Amino acid sequence: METKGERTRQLIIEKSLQLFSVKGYHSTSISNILDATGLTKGGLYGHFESKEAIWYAIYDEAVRRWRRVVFDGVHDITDPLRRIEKVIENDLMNYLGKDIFEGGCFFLNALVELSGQSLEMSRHMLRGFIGFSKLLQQWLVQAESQGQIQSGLNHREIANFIFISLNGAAALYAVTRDDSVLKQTTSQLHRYVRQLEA
Amino acid sequence: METKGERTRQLIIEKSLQLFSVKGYHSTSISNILDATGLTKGGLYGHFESKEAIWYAIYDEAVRRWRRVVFDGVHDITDPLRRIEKVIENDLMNYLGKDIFEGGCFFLNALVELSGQSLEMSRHMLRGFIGFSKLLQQWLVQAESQGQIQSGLNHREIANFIFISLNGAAALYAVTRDDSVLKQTTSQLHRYVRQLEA
DNA sequence: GTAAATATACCGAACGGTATATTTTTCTAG
DNA sequence: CTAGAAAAATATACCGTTCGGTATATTTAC
Repeated sequence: METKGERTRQLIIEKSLQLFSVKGYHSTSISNILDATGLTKGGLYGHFESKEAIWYAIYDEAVRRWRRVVFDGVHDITDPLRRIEKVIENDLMNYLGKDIFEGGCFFLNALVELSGQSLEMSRHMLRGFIGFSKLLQQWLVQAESQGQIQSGLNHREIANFIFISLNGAAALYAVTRDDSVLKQTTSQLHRYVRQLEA
Repeated sequence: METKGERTRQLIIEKSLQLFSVKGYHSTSISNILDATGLTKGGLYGHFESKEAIWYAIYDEAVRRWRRVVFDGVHDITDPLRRIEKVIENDLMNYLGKDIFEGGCFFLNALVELSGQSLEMSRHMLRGFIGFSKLLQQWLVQAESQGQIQSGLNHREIANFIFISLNGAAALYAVTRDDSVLKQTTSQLHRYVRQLEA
């Protein structure tokens, strides 16, 4: 059975994730978290030893949620190029567009804020990004070996470019809150992917 | 002749621009600015009424510097499509790559940090972004009327996509500090632009 | 000499974090 | 099924530091 402490820990993660998403890491105070959870300092520091520890727990949870949305229905698709297109669409329309995190993309926000501040935290995120890019690269290799795309393409470059565009869209969407940004980017990235075909 | 006060004001802008670029708005304290400039509070608040006022002054200065780099050599180019390519290259290789601002792209950093915080400040930046996108759109219209690109293309969508990719590259470059990110994005965006041609 | 520029000292509030007290759960023994 | 001890969870009070900002005194430039 789920113990009381575990439930509280989840509550802290849940509320902090919202706060960090909207306000960012530094501008979210421990007091904000206490207000949101209804806890006091004792209750919070019993579960996490520091604000940074909360962030790392939140990061893991955010990754889990992102994965759930972005890879939804992807494993059923055998065609590697269609997989890529599905991931793009999921990320833009179902992850960003459905406001999984209130303040836009948790990862982009955290990356930009922390890249000039905490080497450790930004490297932690970078590892995740590289992993995603590598997955896209694998699918591109597969697509090439099936003669689906032109041969001799730079897969790393293409994967990074897709990743970059997704993040750029997240930045612009965060400030505009305009769905057409997501639709346009989906459309343009599909155009880009199609143009890789043999 | 330049008065002492004006020189100090410039010094404040210069040093604050560096600090805001690297640490962001909220994490840069007035004390940081005082240390960097060698001033005391009296000296600083004599020139700016608040931290926010400093930011707005800095934003203007940042725009000036960005323009100087990004539009360098552009007005000599008559071909609209080549103009776009030149701007892309300038932004990636000469603006981002030359570390005009220490912490990466001042605008992206500020946008992401402030989009969840200050509606006023983020709208201020958004206006600038839209202006840039509109300029690209103009050149696309021109390119179309010259029969240089396919007709019937969505110019706003294309301009936004280029803008988005430039910002995404800024985000990834900020954390990786890897020049190849810039080179790859340049290469991929050129590929993208070329594919618009008639 | 006078005005602009800068320094000093201070404000209340908020920051992250800790040590300790108190309350709830949880588990065990009868 | 329950009493009660042990342990887990949470509350309270406090720490030193820093925050942005202001009022006033002093210095420097013109």
